[in-house]
Amino acid sequence: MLRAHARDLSETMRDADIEKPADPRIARSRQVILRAALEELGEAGYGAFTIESVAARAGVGKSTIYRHWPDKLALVSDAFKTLHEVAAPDLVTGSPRERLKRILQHVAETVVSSTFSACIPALIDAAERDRDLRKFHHQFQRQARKPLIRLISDGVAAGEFASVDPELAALALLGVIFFRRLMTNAPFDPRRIDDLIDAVLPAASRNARLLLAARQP
Amino acid sequence: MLRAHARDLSETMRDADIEKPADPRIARSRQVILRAALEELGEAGYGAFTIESVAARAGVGKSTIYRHWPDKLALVSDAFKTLHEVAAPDLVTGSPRERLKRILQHVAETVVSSTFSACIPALIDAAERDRDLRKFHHQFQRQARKPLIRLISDGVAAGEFASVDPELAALALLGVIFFRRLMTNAPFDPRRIDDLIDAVLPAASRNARLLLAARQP
DNA sequence: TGGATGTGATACGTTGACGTATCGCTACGA
DNA sequence: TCGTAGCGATACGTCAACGTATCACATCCA
Repeated sequence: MLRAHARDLSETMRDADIEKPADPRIARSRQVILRAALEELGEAGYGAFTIESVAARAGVGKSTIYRHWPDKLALVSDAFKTLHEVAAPDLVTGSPRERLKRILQHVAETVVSSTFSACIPALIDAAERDRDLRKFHHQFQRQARKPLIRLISDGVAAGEFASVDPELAALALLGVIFFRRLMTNAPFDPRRIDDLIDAVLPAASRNARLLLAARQP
Repeated sequence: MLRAHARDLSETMRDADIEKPADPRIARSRQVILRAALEELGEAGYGAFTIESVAARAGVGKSTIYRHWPDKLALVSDAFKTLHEVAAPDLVTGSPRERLKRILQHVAETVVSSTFSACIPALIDAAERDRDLRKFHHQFQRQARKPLIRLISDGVAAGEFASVDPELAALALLGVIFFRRLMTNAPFDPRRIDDLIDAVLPAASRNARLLLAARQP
């Protein structure tokens, strides 16, 4: 028998430590269903999402889905959570500017393709309708912005960027990428990240260069 | 009898010039239905939008809606179109910076409240699913950005803003406002427009001031 | 190998929304 | 004032998806 539904956290907690070696069929089902669910969310959106389409796409009986999730919302919720398990780029090596470029390039590339991109509108819509999903969405976004804000702070402190409000700058950088994806017919080209950084975070050295130039008669 | 459905443009074209004085009940019905439709789109979203809810909210018979629009999509489409008929702020008086501030403040205020704001997620979602709506959405966004881009160009040419790609700057300014609305739990505060402009479009005079300061020994 | 258990298929009752049709009622304007 | 035409209410058939139940079969692991 199955242990419990994904949402019954409090019930599963108690025997979580008694880790029985689980039937591999369970993990396999969950994985293939979650994957199909994300693809459906990307194509159909949150509103038109149906359990039956997911079952068909996953090549799985409808009953199997209901065995693992109590209802539609639980599945959608879980699917969005797995969506966010993405690999982060290297944030240690190089100057703040180099690290910033790497992180933004990663974001831009994620947004031009992949399941993630297709799900953005669905996630926004879902967050607007369901209280829990909204909380999760905003919370996650907040966490995702943190390293970026930190990076900008470091860059400003190190004198590499002109002085700005790091949070505002982070919003502007991400805003451009997402705004283009959602409001225009062409997403932001990852190869133009340098231009983006230059526009929003002009190098402090630019002023320095001007100062220098001004000293020459 | 009603002339024709909203979508049958080609059919209505021919007798459009024979302008009969229309029954005022028609205009009244259309108006109250479109208004209710927008409210529904804001609350329920594109996916969960139903004709019956609109009828109930508008205090109108379901049949009346079908008398004016052939189906759901036509109504949604028309509703989004009326959504965009908003008053533009004064774009003539004052310096580029002042005009820019006025336009962005208008955008930010529109986004913090009003039916428009509630419909953004629905519109994004709808644009993702329906080809015609997507075309309309992108086309409209493009038009809406034009005056902003023009304004920035003028400001740069006049030496009021530091040299930037006007299109990129416009994306950054609008991006911040929309990104905050869609990805965080608090929209952008219209009172912080000055900070926003300073961050994305630093005044050329700042460099000028630095240059000036550098000339002093 | 054999019992336990997850699985796919399928059928089922229920609900909610679509879009159509009908029918008196009422507001319009000639 | 009178016929026309839009209006609301309501009932209808259809369909798609929900979530449940059942059952033979396949897979696991003891």
